[in-house]
Amino acid sequence: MSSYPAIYAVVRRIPPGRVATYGQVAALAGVSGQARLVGYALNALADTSSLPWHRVINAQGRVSPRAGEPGGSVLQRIRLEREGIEFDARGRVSLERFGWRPRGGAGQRPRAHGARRGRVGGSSPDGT
DNA sequence: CGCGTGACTTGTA
DNA sequence: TTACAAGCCACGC
Repeated sequence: MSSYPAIYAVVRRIPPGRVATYGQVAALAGVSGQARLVGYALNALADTSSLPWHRVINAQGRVSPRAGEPGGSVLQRIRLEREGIEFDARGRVSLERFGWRPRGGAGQRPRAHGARRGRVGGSSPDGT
């Protein structure tokens, strides 16, 4: 059973000009704590998909080097820049400004399928 | 069903 | 700031 569909759904919800972290997507997809699964899903998705996978970056605000596709991170950065996202001199994105802040309300899916240690960290400084 | 791997995360050095 | 270690869980063999 693959949680990919849920992940794809979340990624698809990421609005343009915004980026979400693997952990965030994982949480929204209902697999909180398994950021790896997100990357795994995206990898399985391949670049042929129409999903904005390029809007998914790691918690450090950096573009993770993909597996099997050297240079892919560069393509991702280019796509993000095209979306209007600015990169830092070190090639990092300011999650504080471009980080996607989903509006709880309706579209959210707090499906805690286990709720491991609540070490969320607190990366949701609403600012829109 | 067991083992290894992985587009990750967080804490510590 | 970078580097290393431990943890979590699904997928492929």
